[in-house]
Amino acid sequence: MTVVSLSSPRRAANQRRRAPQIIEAAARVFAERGFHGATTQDIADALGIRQASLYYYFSSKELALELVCLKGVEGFFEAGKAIAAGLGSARERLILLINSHLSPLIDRRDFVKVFLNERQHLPAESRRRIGRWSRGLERIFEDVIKEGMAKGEFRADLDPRMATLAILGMCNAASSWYRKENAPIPYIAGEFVRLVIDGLGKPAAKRRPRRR
Amino acid sequence: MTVVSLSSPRRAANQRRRAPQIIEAAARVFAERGFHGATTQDIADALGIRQASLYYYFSSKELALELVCLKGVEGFFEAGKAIAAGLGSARERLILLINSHLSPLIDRRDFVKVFLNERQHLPAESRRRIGRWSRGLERIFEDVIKEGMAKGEFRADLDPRMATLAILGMCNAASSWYRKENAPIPYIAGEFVRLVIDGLGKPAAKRRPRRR
DNA sequence: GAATTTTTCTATAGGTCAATAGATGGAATT
DNA sequence: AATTCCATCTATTGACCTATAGAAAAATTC
Repeated sequence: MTVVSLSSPRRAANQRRRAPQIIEAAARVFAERGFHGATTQDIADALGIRQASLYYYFSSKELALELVCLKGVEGFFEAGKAIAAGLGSARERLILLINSHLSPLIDRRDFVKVFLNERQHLPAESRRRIGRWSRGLERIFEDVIKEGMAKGEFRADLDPRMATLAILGMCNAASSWYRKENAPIPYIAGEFVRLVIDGLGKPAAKRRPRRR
Repeated sequence: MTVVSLSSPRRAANQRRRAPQIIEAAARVFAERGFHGATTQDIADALGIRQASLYYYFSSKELALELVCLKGVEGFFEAGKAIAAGLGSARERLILLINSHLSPLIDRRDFVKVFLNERQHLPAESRRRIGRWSRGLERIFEDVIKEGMAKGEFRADLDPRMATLAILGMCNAASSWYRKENAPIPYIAGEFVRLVIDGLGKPAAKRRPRRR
């Protein structure tokens, strides 16, 4: 009775094998020209297939955007939540958060870029859904900063909201210049961390020894 | 011979009186929907005139974008150059630069936003021209930071390029959230300055008295 | 108030693009 | 070998959008 009866046992598993490639091409094209500036023809050209053939993989251009955006955020939020809830001082967790926030640029630059720049063009419902993830991520950063302030690790006279927006703005901007500059992500993350924690200015008292 | 002969002395000065309004409407619409996502009909609707009437003010949608972008950068570069060449320590000038970079958001938010997000869609020539201005501005920040490092005002172990990109990313991102958050620009600038100069972390030695 | 100039309008041409329908060829399955 | 399934193709529709042409209206000047 509990037998589900797979009507065709040796079936499926083959369906839409190229789907990941198709979405990656869409990501590349959307990243380069923007959602509305890109045509489905552009995506097809990038793949060497006909425009109409794309519709075997997605039912609308907007859905393609949604799939790209999803790959652009997926992981971000989960990873952030794990770090925020994990061990370590607020300072240590903030460092991990910044690293984790930048690392998807290594292998998913186009997806991240599209998520950041084009999500506003998603249809209302998916935009709201994805917006919730974004706000969740802001929240994670903000809570860690607040905790650091409460525990005396960070200065107490900060506006944690402004600090959050500053840090995220800084990190997110990297998606647009990471290609041109040739600095590896871990290096960028390291510089950002030092800037965020210690700032540009020399400490008033004697210079502390620097790591590395 | 040198008489230019103004054929109609009491002439001109009336032409295209509404041009600034038209461009402002374009800025608003481009900021909201993006260049390719916006139609000339949208702009006309925002003004309460007919779509074709816009072409009395600009000869193509792309030219409208260029006019908006120009208003988005104009002043930025000049003001930055004056500050960089002016008096004061590197630290003081960096503070002025950050303030000056954020202040256009007060009365030209849409123009700045369009410049930042849509300039990629300008036709090749004007894109290059405007790109030169952008790079000039990066240069100004970078030079002040380098000077501060050389003079011992800033830490010497910074990567000035990374610091520049971090600061500009942080400031530019404000154009996208300034509307939602309700913090006044001078307040935002103040918070950013403290973060950039001193960082989040408490100084290792005893706490210095904070301004304000 | 007639003439001229400026601004806006109607109408439409011409192009581009997303999306659908149905055919075709090849691979896997029986 | 026949059948079923997967992927891509050709052809086309219908909507939308920029830009032009020329008429009408409103404002300004003489």
